[in-house]
Amino acid sequence: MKFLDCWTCFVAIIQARRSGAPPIHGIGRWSLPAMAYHRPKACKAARRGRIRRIMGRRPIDHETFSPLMRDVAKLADVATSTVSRALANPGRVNEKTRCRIIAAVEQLGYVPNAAARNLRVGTSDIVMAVLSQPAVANDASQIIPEVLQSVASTLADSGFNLVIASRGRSAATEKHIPDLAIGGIVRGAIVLGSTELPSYGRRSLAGAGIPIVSLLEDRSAAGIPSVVANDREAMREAVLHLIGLGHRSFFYIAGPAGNYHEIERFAGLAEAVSATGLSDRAIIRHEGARSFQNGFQTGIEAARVYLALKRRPTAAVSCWDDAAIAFMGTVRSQRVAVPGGLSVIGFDGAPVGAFCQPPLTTLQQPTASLGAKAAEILLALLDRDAAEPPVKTVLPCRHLLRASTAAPKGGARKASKRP
Amino acid sequence: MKFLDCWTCFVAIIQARRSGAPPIHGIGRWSLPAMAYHRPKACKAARRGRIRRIMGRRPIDHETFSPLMRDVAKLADVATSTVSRALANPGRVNEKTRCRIIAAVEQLGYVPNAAARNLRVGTSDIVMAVLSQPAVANDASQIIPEVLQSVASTLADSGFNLVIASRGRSAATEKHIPDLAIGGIVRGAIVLGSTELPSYGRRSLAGAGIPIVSLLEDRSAAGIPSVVANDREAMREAVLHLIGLGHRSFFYIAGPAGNYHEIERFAGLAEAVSATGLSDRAIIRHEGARSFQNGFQTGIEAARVYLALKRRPTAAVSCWDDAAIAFMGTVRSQRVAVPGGLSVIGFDGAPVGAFCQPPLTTLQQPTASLGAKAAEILLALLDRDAAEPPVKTVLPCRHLLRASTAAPKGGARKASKRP
DNA sequence: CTGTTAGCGCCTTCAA
DNA sequence: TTGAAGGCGCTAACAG
Repeated sequence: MKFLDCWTCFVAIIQARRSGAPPIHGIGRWSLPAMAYHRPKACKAARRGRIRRIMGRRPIDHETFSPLMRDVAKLADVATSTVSRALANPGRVNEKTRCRIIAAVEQLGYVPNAAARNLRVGTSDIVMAVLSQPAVANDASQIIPEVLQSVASTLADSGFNLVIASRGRSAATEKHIPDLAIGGIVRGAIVLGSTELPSYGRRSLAGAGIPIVSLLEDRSAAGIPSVVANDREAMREAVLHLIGLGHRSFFYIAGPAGNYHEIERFAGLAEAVSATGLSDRAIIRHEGARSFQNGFQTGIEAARVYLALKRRPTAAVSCWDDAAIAFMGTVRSQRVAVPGGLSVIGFDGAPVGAFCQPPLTTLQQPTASLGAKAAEILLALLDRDAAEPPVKTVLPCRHLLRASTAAPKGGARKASKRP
Repeated sequence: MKFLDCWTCFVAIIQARRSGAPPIHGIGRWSLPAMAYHRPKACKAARRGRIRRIMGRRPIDHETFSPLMRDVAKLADVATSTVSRALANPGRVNEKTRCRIIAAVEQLGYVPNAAARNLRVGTSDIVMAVLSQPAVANDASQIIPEVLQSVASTLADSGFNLVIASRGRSAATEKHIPDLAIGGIVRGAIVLGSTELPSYGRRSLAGAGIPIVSLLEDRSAAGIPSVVANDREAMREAVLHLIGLGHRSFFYIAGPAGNYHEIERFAGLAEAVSATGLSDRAIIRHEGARSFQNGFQTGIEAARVYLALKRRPTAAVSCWDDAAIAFMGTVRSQRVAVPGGLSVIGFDGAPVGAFCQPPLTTLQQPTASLGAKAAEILLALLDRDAAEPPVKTVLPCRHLLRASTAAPKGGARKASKRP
């Protein structure tokens, strides 16, 4: 018999009551392992005479019926509090009792009701990831999903779950985010990429009193622990390498104005240029990107601008790979030799870069470690026993030196060679 | 004054008690809008003499202190149930009362405690997305993040949240997934891509009694509503188009063996070939991919195999874009003209395809609609009033006809031209 | 239309 | 070491 219909349940409940068994908890006459008794909820409803209601409900499916802690307690012949203890602090329960309880848990397939637990202890084990507007697809585009994946895995290993809060199309969605935090659903938050912290009216994420970690963007100045890649240093080193090869003029394809990565990466370029004693005018800046998405479009436009230049720089530095790839493709189709006439370098480490013609030199973001580190820091913030985590963690990008960069044809002027 | 320290609170609590105010709820003498009373939790603790405990706790921060429904009720001078009703069924409350309540809610910045609500009503508004092993990065690689994004947005518009359950590295993570479902945390699940439904011991996702929607893979045979792209038809049409151009032999770059998309897409190719009366031998199948990840590697290997063929097919059909791109790049570097000597077609619609040399003809998956549709169906399943959703929803891919396909140079034999 | 009341399932304190 | 009891914040049935 797979289903116990509700009428059977009700009859049994009534019988149990007539025979003087305690009416609410533990009907007492039922075979517990068969889960052949209804929940007290229904008992009570029945007692109140709302019989039709119960009968009208779906029959109880043995497959999906989930036992309660008191079922376990009854089967193991202990009190619920003992079961609770056995599961939470196994050390404080008699070994033999504990074994009985564990056996009962296994037999019934008991899983604690998380909602009740959350209510009781006042916290949850859910962590929120806040993504910026066109979310997964925007911002540092390719890498967001990988980072997210890494965050989710790390959290899962510690028993936490990750909910994705995309910043919404509508104000309602926007309101959602602080509400999640304030409503006690969420225990901590990881904010990805360049967004203002969500707020709605007088509720704000920052004011929700939950730990926040910033990922990919440095918010350590605001006191928010941040995990970032070393965008600036990586770019500086890469450009210094180009300068070492003999390049003296640069075409920079800028990302969306005001974006954190754009600012940092350009700063890296500028620092390298000025550190070598070159004038600012060694850099020609191409603006126009509105987002990191559609980088290919930006790359094509940049190529058009580049091709129209009277004195073309010998190196193109792109804020992100997509633009670099499209740029490179376009200028090559106009008979610009890469890397002979023009070196190109991107940023992000998109896998496709290795399969361009020529393979694209780029700076690979440490996606997995970024995500894992941010998750670890959040976990540390949630664990009151853990040490205070660092307010700023910088992880290095990897310089993937490929065939799109070389010494300029015109002649590598003598310059201190850099490794 | 920004902080109210706990001592102040405690004193006030005691005073309130001495003056005969009800000791538990609603201290009564406090200025509510100032939130200058502690929660009953603390009152009780104080009453029980655990004074030191309270004092030892963090002071109450006005910024993060969240008021309860009874605070709102008190401020609006109604009962909590009325507040509850006003927020849930506004129609069943007097207009004037409702306004007072709303005002109080605004004034206090009240946000309902979701954990308590979940416990009480027995459900939550969280939906789970189950991803296959290397999750976001694997499977139909590029498109998973976009699909997920679309799912999340659609759910958010209906007030649902999305938690990401990556299938774990460890058994513990695996166990996690059914537990989430059974533990009442999750109200429904969307399973993405090709995975077995998670299970652990006698707990399984399928047996958790929550609605499940399958996305990207057709599980309608198992009674699970599925949302899929028309992989097979799209591929068939595309190949028929190639045949219409005059191609008679095909090199197929297969995806991971046994994968749903691989099977469907190859079937589409085979159907088109046999429908035109060509022999099976018109297809040369290149196997070897272990996952969709590292498609570039697969493409390169496939190219090597292709180049070694004595009689080279005039068209290459790839199961996914990455492999097609790497394949095309490699054969071109060996002086194979594309599309002159060889037409290449991919699958997925990766944006980078438009910027290859030559731009790659491909079949674009309707990522946004796939995600949105799956979310809608899940929402319908969760809404008992909604109509039974279709068990299988097929969304069409878009044929992006670009420069990598053309009539074979050898001569387009007469064939019924297809549009 | 509104107030009273009784739990949702679990954890935790207190007493035995 | 164990059991009994009470309440976390909210909702919904029921009675005015």
